[in-house]
Amino acid sequence: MFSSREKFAVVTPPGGSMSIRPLLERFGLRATRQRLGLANLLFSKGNRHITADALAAEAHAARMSASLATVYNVLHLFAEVGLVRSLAIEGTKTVFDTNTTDHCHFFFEDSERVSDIAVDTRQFAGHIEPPEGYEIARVDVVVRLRPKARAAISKLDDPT
Amino acid sequence: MFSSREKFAVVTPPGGSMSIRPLLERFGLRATRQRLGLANLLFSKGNRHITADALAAEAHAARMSASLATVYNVLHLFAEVGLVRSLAIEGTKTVFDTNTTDHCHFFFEDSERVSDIAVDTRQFAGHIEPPEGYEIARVDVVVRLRPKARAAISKLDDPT
DNA sequence: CTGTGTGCAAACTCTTTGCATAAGT
DNA sequence: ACTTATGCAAAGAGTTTGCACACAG
Repeated sequence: MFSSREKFAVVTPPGGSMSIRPLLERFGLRATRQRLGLANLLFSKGNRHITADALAAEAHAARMSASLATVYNVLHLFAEVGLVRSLAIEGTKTVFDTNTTDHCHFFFEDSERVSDIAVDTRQFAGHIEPPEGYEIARVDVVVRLRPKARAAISKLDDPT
Repeated sequence: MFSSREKFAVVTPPGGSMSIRPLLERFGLRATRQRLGLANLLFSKGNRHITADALAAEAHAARMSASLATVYNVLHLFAEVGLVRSLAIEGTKTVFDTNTTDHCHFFFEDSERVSDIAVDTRQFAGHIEPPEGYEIARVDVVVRLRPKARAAISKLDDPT
């Protein structure tokens, strides 16, 4: 399931699709079946933006046993140690992002999908001074997209 | 309840604490007691960032009858017509912002409070090209703030 | 009057929790 | 073995919905 092209032999958490097991161990996490499986789903397809229930569904489809509670558990754990990042984009569901670097997001209002933008958010942070006693933990930038004039959309332009 | 000086033909949505009734009517909304009361709470204290239940609590404290369902109803209605704007900042509760212009937000991670930043988000949007077929509906920028590392806090030592 | 808004409580969705069982080192 | 994770189902939080009554125009 994972290729072994380690072009970035870095300390970079995900992104590179190295073997999952040592990754977990390096983050001080026990390599359980569920964690390995979920981490594999999360990190072997490039950057992903996924909700807990979608990941649970994927796991189930791949015949992994991982209850929804465990999926939440694992995602929060991963978020805590810095393997993923949780986004609060649209009220209800929490989206987990496997890209933990500072970056912006597109949010497609029609499909409710999320995708990365290759722009470092720190270039924005530079313009802003935090109030006294505080420092900037991070900057979340969400560019919300609407379909352009819905006059002539006859072709499928489905951005995944 | 309050004077009916409808001489102010304002185009400015909120901000000033003008008479509320004509404002509602200009947005095509019936001026019911609850809407007037809630609009008054929302718009007569400058820009606000408030959740539905907090607004319901305020209304209750002010002895207005407005059930939680109605508060949600009214807030969504206001959001639809552009009187307020809903923010998805921290997963759970939806925050409604009376400032409908493009602007950024500070989010204080310790107190979970939200405040405006006087920086136009369009200066960010300019850097970004929307994908084909889409246009930028708006840009949400949230600068998350952490209390600065206590370098010289004498007594309180927080065991990590 | 007539139609729209409101209040109540129940339903719904997403997420968290407690505890017995299973799995990892 | 000893500790930590997992699964299940029930609880919890926030929001929504449906219907009878009340109010605005």
